[in-house]
Amino acid sequence: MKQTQRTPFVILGLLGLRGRQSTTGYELKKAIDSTISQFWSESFGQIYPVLKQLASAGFVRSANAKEKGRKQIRYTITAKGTQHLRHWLEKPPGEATVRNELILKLLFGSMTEVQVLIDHLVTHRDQAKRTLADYRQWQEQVKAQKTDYQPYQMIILNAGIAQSESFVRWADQTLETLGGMKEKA
Amino acid sequence: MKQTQRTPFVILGLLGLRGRQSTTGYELKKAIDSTISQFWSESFGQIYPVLKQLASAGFVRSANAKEKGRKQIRYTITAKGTQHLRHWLEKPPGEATVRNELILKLLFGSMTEVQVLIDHLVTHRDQAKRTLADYRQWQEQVKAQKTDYQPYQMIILNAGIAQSESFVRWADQTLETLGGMKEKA
DNA sequence: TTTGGCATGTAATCCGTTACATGATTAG
DNA sequence: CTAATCATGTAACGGATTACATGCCAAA
Repeated sequence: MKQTQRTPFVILGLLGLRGRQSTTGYELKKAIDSTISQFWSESFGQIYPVLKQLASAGFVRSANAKEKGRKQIRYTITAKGTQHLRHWLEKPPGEATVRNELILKLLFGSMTEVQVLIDHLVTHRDQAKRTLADYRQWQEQVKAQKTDYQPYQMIILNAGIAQSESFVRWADQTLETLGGMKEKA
Repeated sequence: MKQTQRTPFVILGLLGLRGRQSTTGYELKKAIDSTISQFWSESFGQIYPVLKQLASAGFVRSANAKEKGRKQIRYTITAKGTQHLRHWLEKPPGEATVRNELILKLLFGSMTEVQVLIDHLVTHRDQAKRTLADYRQWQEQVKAQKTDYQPYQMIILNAGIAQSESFVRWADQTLETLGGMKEKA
């Protein structure tokens, strides 16, 4: 059996969290990029067609709206869609798949100059620091909020923070090691 | 511009580390699965065709061999291949892409039972503990080893360990939270 | 006025897995 | 004898990104 498509469930899940509040494809993309980009990503080329599929399958309901002439299609999840989502949530999640170029380039580090590796690492460490700061700020906001999904938002926020922190720590330590190696050479 | 294919570089990199020592496609797959599975993965359906491409492009040299009748094709990297690899290593690595189903299911946790989430989490935490143990064992071996790529192997080992550790810690903490939520419900 | 954000969409192409096929060797 | 491991390979399919196209609105 082929691996079941996961994009529909990301969309259903996000719409589920929104409840009756309708959402556009554009907003879904923004939500994914700004909240779970560290763990998932989707492109427009994926979102819009899947949204149509979900609508024709009866998992979501679409409504044409417009905000000051700007046309938009707003979606809400249906009862059928909620059922579909719930069933998926119960299935054991597969192992995460990762594609980390930075790690590859470090592993092959003996075949380039140390300074090159340092540059790569610094860029990624600084990026991680920035997202970490964003997460912490966001965490303060979520703490105050009272919804049924608040605890789960905190859980994934904690995951993002823990991962970023451990990455930054490892990067700093590795930069020291690389600095030492540059001197000796 | 389309995203440049990365599989060729993973292969060139691994062959580069091996130096003059030739390697089979099967061995490459094993190496990826056992050492960097946390950060990268490749399938046979990707490896074998790419190996042929690399050979016809002159980046690797192939030699038919046989180990006690068992036929095999052993590859080594060429000078041209090393150049090609070096050029790639210097280019800034893109952001890592991740697909983590577990995180998704936790984020949508308010739409299923808490016990379901606990089961998912326990499975993944236990898996992480096992890989962590493997890493630590492997680390002891690498520490003793003396090659030019040893420091880089240590670096990615440290990355793997740091990430696994932080995941396990977060998972344990999250399991406590979920346990508390189950009681209240 | 031009940049950037909002908003939707499609076509091409590639990346990658899965499933299948084949066969030898070795350990239990 | 049989299951597991070594070993290579292809076809089909689906997952996903990229590039492109279009157009409105608001702010600088």
